[in-house]
Amino acid sequence: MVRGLLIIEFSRGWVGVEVLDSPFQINGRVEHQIFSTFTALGRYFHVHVAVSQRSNKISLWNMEESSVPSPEQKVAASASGPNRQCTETFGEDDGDRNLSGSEQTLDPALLEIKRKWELEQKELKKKISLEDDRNVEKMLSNPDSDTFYVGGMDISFVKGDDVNACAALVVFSFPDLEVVYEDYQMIQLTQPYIPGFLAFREMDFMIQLYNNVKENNTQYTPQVIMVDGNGILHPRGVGSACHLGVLLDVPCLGVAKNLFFIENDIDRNEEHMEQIASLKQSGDTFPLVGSSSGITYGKALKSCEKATKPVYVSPGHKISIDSATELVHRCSKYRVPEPIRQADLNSREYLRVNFKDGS
DNA sequence: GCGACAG
DNA sequence: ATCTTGTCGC
Repeated sequence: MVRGLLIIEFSRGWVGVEVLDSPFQINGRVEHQIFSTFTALGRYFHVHVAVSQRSNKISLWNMEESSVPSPEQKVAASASGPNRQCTETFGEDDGDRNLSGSEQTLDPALLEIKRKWELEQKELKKKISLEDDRNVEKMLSNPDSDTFYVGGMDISFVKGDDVNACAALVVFSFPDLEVVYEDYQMIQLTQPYIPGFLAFREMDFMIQLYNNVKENNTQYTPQVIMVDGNGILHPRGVGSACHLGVLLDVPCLGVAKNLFFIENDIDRNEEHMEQIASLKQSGDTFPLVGSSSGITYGKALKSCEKATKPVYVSPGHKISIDSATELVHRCSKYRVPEPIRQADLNSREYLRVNFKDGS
């Protein structure tokens, strides 16, 4: 029997609840499901929480007030109510619960890093080329006289673990779209995620993945790489696809599943929503033009018939906006183009199978 | 000042 | 980025 302490925040402070559990299965993993009732502020509350063994966290699935002091322990009692997904550490009291609500105080050391990184990006920007590499021209124009290779990269994370992750490279032949090469590496992250500086967190590992193919399976070295994120669609015009492209001197493009806001320039405003609504069929696009700068950053693309939300394509290096968009479209069986989609799915599976709280 | 902010 | 379940529709 496991006991734990559930901390629920009320406007007036914190309330602790002692809970008992019962094991159950989710996706093959043993988890714990907990029902409990407690009183606070003179009222009764029923809570339904889950415990993840791997991350050692509990998450609140559902909580409702009741006039009855005894809970009804129905399985799957959490339908579609306002599921507050707050999580807290489960188990021994480690003393330091950093629960201060808004502790996003700007760290001066962080500001220093940002300044340094901005300078690096400024230098990198000078080297970006938005013209098609010869191989890009060939692969998009040649019917199927030759086989080319497109690589997709992605990194998957372990929930509740800010260090361990899995970096993936999956290479597809083009235009027939068959997997010809894949590589998954457990990695340890050292840098934080800061919007606008994603490359500094992930790029070293992607460079390593590229070097691996090039050295060990040269024949499958991709002529173009697709990155999960943005190319020039970025506040300083230097998204992670630009970093990778310039550092490797290889054609690179970014595919983002969400629009990256650029202050006073790119916004998810009403006009944008109308433009999305105007995308009719697979292959339809509209340009992403900065409202104040006039810069064309890339294109929003309806990548397949079923996709309701577009994908945001922008060149990183050695490829034009139009070619990047066409290539993404021709690689899309679903909303996310196959190279990135496979890298995403497979790296997640890799973590699930090979990573058990260590090793 | 606050909120918004690729992965 | 990460977690879950249920439901709808082709």
